[in-house]
Amino acid sequence: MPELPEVETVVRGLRMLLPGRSIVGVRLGKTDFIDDPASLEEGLPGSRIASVERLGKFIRILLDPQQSAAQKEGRRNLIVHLGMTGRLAVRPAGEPFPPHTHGFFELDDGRELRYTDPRRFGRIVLVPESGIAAFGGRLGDEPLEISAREFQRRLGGRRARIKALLLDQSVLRGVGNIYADESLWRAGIHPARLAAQLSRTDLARLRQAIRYVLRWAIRLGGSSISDFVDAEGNPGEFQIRHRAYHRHGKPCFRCGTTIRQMIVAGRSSHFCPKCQPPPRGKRGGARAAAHAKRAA
DNA sequence: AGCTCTTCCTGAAAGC
DNA sequence: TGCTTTCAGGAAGAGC
Repeated sequence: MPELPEVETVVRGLRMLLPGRSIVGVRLGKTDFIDDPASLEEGLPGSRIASVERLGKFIRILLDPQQSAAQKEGRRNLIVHLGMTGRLAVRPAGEPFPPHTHGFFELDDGRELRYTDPRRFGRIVLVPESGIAAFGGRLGDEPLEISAREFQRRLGGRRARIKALLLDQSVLRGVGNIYADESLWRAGIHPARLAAQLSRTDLARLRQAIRYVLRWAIRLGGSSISDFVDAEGNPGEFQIRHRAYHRHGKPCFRCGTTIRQMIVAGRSSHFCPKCQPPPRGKRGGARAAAHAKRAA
């Protein structure tokens, strides 16, 4: 599933291909994951792609209005979220396309930007430039840019489980299930621990772990599971570097203990029970401990 | 505030 | 072998 490193990989690819190109036509298949399909089909042709950026897990394609005149709309942003199985690729217009390709954005150089998404958990929205600040405002900080102090402030003291906070896009933008598990493993923190129980050192270590893991994953072109590929169709290589994610039943790279899996924050979570000690009192954690205390 | 459950959707994997 | 069932999972919304 595309998370920050995968989206960054796609964005870097698109950045080589799209800026300067104009959209000359739009064809859509199924549109139930597109906010306003008609406005894409009618409003996009003629606009010129100015830039491609990443906003957390969102891809932001900035469009200059059509030269002609007619509409005096300002700049707009084609915002794409890949969901779980979304893919964006730039291919020659005549080339056969894979099943579940629901968006075709024809370019002025004979190629087209294609959106493919079997499960359609993705999202495509057109946001006017004037609305982009509000859009970004709903997202938390960039994990690669957040300072140690700010990280401490955003997460420290929260009563939620640390895993839930890492996945919360309004806290940090871009971290998903894979990189949450990988970062927690690296930092030696159990996913079910409450953020408020973590020490300053724990949080500092976690921030560093997140930075390390994300940067490494970006360098390797992301993780290819659920067949992720970049803008040119190449798979990433970080999946072979996973230390925790989907490794339940296998030995921990650090201590050899068997990696376990449990549901935390409604998500399947993978961790080493030895390197990442559970919140006080083995299974049950703080909740069971509080329960026992009350009963006693 | 934060947790759990549900919904969306399809293909892969497990079950029989 | 082949059909049926279950499940995963990002995000949002409901209900507790």
